[in-house]
Amino acid sequence: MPYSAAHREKTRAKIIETARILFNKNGFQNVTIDQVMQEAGLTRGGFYNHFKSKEALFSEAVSSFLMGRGAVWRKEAGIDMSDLKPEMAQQMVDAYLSKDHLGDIEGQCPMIALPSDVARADPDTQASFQHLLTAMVWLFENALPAENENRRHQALSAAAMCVGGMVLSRTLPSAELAEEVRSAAHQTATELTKAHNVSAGT
Amino acid sequence: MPYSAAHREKTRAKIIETARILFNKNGFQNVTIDQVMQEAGLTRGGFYNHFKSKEALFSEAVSSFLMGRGAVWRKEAGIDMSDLKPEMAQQMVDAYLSKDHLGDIEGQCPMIALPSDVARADPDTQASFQHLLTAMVWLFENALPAENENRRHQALSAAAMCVGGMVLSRTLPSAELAEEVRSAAHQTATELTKAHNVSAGT
DNA sequence: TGTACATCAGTGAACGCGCGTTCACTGATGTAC
DNA sequence: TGTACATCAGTGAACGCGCGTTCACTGATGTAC
Repeated sequence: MPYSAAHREKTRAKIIETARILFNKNGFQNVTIDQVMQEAGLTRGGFYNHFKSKEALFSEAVSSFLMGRGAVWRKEAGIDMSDLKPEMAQQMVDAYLSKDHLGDIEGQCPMIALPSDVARADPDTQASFQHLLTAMVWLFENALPAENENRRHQALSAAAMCVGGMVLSRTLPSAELAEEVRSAAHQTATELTKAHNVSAGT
Repeated sequence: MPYSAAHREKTRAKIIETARILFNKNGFQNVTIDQVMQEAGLTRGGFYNHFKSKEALFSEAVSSFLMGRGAVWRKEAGIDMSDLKPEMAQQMVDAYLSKDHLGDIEGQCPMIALPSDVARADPDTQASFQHLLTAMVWLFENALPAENENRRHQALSAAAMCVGGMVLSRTLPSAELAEEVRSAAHQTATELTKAHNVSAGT
């Protein structure tokens, strides 16, 4: 056995992380395999030792966010999915709809950076995207008291508000308007994470 | 003067409308000029008689929505921007977050179909995108009574909810989850268009 | 009214480049002895 | 402990295709006379 078993895995992970950042910055089509491999310190040809195709890499890159960069991000925000507390919903809203997150192109959630790319990607990639949303909704839902019979509605709406606010904010050329949208979305998302929210009533 | 003055303009409009539909379906990069021209009943070479570049066409296509397909769409929804009435906010929410709109890939609002494409496009295209949002926010804002001091916040949030709900719904592979998101976003957006909304309070 | 002409929208072949993918080869490394 | 070997991660040249853009040409049409 040449090369340690870990070596292959490490290289693979390095390629995925490099790709994730590049895709986030430039989108699926504007990133070349050459570019990814070069930035990962490798050469073009080796790519197919690790991945079936560029699409497969994209899928891995989107998928890697949840337990990779996203985990770091959650930790910084004080969120621990395995020890959920009610206040973590607010922490998520604060972090997700923050200026920092908006400006952090490289570390941004793929739901913000790549929605139309994923909408046209293969089912694997879309499944990864869905996992991201599911995790977010799960957090919002379970941070609310079980007695709140609207909690799923609130959770789904809060997630839509987080993503919608950020997608718009990121695309608007006017910094003022972008900030207005972000701030309004933040405020409304905050209300939606509160235990007894009047506006979400059936 | 060969050809009537109107002829040139008609051809140009035909190219833009064909392009708008194709971009909506496949995204900026997955549409070729060949494809657009062919579908418009013309040949490749003529394209540059009408547009400077593919990017310029994209900008025109996004820009055309507001007064083109979008106007038809508003009319169908009973919305008249030049004779705004309070109930039109609800009509907008109903139409925008409808199943019909979700399934209408060709006629869909570009804010839903092309957000990441526009985020990486040139300033002209982004300005067109911003006009779409501005118009939507304007409608929500002015449909609310002037005394409501939170009306701009509500309007911005309603717009973010409309776009966020639809972007997510369109990308999720699970039809059930997509429907849950759409329905929750619809409900919350509805609340946000009401005259006295508690949850949007400062 | 009819005809020659000038204009320019439209044609289609060609260019040039970039990129995803393939492939024969190399050489670093762990293992057997 | 040292050395020959087998493996396979990594290399880099080449392939083939597609697409944005250019360009010399064509021919339909409105106008002048």
